[in-house]
Amino acid sequence: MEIPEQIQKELDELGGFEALAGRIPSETELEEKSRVYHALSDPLRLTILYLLRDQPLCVCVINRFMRLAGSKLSYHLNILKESGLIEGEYHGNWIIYSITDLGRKALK
Amino acid sequence: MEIPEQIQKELDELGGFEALAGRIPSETELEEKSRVYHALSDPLRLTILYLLRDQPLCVCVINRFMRLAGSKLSYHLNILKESGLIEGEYHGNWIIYSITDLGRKALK
DNA sequence: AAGTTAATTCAATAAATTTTGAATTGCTAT
DNA sequence: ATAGCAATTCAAAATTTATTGAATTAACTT
Repeated sequence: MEIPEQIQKELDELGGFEALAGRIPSETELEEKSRVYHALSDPLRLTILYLLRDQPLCVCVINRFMRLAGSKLSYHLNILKESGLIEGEYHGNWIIYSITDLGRKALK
Repeated sequence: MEIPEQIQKELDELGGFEALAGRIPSETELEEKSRVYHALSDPLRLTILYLLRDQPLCVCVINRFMRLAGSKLSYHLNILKESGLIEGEYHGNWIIYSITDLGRKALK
């Protein structure tokens, strides 16, 4: 015997082994999804996301809360930005970060 | 000047800096969340999750699809299991893995 | 209890991510 | 154009995560 009987049966009912492939997203989609999940996979980054949930904040306020080395905070902000969960833009001397729709959705 | 005016104003309207803390989940919650997100942050692991979405499968069928070194597949199965996204149990000679409610929710 | 198949565990190595501190960039004001 | 503050970038070091192949465990069969 090679595959448990029950499993083989269920597999057949759903179109057999070949049909399995059709239900898996493309390599590109999987990579994009995992990039977003990776961005969410760190307590510091989740904290930043929660901080931004109710209002945009400058890096200075974020860090008054987080108390990290500036370069460290930048590193994590960049990962969140690259994955599309937040966005930031200069206003005068400061960069103001806001959560995106994708970011908000992730916190639901 | 220390904080941009507009940011300070919005912050005050929402209860000031102190109130920010109250909106952040506890350290424990953040760690648990990031553990789940970490489990989801890899294309191989996402593939496994999608494979299990419609029916439980033995490791042998999963790997007929994935074609990985057995130890490598086990490693990733274990991460999914530890984070509560899948569960597995022996049936005869085989271990049958199924997606959990949490896992299913993650694929929505 | 010895043999067989399925799958996991382990220890070593390889690869990717994170942290750190110094140097730099972007913007404003003098 | 220079000075000053906010924030980022960079390269090196530290840490974590993933891969590999060999050894082991678990369950079944004879």
